[in-house]
Amino acid sequence: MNSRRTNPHHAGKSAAASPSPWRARRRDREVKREAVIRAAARAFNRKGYHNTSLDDIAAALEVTKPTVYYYVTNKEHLLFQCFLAGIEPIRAAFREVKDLGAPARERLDAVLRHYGEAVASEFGWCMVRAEDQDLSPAMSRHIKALKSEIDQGIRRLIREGVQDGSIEPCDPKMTAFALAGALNWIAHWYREDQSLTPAEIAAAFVTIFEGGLRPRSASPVATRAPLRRRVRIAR
Amino acid sequence: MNSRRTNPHHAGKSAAASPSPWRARRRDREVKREAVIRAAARAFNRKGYHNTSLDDIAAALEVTKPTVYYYVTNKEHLLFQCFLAGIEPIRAAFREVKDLGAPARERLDAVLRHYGEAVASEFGWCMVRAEDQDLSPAMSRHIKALKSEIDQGIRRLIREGVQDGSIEPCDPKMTAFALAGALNWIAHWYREDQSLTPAEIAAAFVTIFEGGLRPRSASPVATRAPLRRRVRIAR
DNA sequence: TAGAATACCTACTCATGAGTATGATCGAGG
DNA sequence: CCTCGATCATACTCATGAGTAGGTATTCTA
Repeated sequence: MNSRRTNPHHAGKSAAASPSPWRARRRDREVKREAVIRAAARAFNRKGYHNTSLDDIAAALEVTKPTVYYYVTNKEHLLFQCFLAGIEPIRAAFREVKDLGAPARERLDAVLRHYGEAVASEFGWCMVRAEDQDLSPAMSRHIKALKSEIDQGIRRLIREGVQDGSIEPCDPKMTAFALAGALNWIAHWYREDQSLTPAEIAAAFVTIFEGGLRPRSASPVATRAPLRRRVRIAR
Repeated sequence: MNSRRTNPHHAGKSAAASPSPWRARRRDREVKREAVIRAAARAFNRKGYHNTSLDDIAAALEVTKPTVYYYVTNKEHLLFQCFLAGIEPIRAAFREVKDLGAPARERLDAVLRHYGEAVASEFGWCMVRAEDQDLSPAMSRHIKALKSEIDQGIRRLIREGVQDGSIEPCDPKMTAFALAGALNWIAHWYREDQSLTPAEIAAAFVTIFEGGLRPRSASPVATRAPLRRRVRIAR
């Protein structure tokens, strides 16, 4: 409708330089592609991967199945794209925190906060549950590698924190598993219980991780420990 | 072959008193039934619910599919039985701890330890992952109720602990989610990483929950807060 | 306006897997 | 021996869902 006819007449016949309408097309296509992925994420989130057919996803977009296949190669790739969309913010959090100078515990807290928000996000379920079993070996390896990268990042921050004294000495592997597990599990209940925002949840969890269950000595009332001699040795 | 013919001639014709061979049969049947459930749990654990066919389970038992159906009504019930087998030890833990007199934190620790071991058990995966989405509404409600019972039990122990001073004041709901989430997640990685026994894992987790990440005041070096010290060397 | 992409649909194929109808086998009891 | 019930197998049905073949409308280019 608009005056797009006035484009350069022979803007480059070779495939190399694409004329501007093509750009627009491409953008459109990319927008739609993302819409497909988001619709898939929502459906997977609600009904699970195996209980979601591509017909379902197509119906949610008010198109038909072949149209969906026009934008993605197959169901597995769809899940993979959702996974990537979910995990990317976490990777970004690590980059953001990398050269921040703060004690490792504070950097870890920041990462965990982003982690929690990512898990509570639209793609959280897909990220957390994209699993070995449902995927082809190649894709499974790929996903495992990305997950492992996150895991190793957390462990490293824990180790650094123990070294710089900002984190209580502990087993980095088990601690990383505990933290990630608690956060991952958000994906399971957040659908049904949205009484808090993702940011609030993440903040609450970090507070819990930091303080632990045993009362801090700062608390006056609680110090009156129940018989048991206080476990001063902690270390 | 053996002299069983000498049984009481007319040991009771009425349906009420069943003759002894029947008892034996029944026991056999129950044993086999449990074998089916265990085989299913193992298969679900390895390949996931949806990627496991009843033919697979039958093959693992070296029988055929109709034989499996002879012992269980359908796939969904099979998952449900696995779920029950997984969750029962946790319910038992609550009962065991109920009238124990100890401070709530210690009772909570005991429950969490059993919880962790249950999740790392043969049926852990089924218990943790038996979900809404894969099940009929009726069964979904049933499972949700049982899960909720556990959740409420944990919250109650937390509340009691906050009251009796054995637990740092906190939001019971979020804290329960964090604890249960961390433990539930064990089911996801324990298959691949069995470097520790379930008991060791549970113990490690409880230690982490108790202490928290922030160093305890007992530790002398750490009390000094965010003076960023040796962070620089990280690389 | 021809021609060529682009974007989308109708109508299939085909494999898989849950669940079943029916019959064979085998041990126990009469 | 003969029957009866318990146990298990062969050989199906049937629904679902992933993925495709081939066609149509629409839009841009020349």
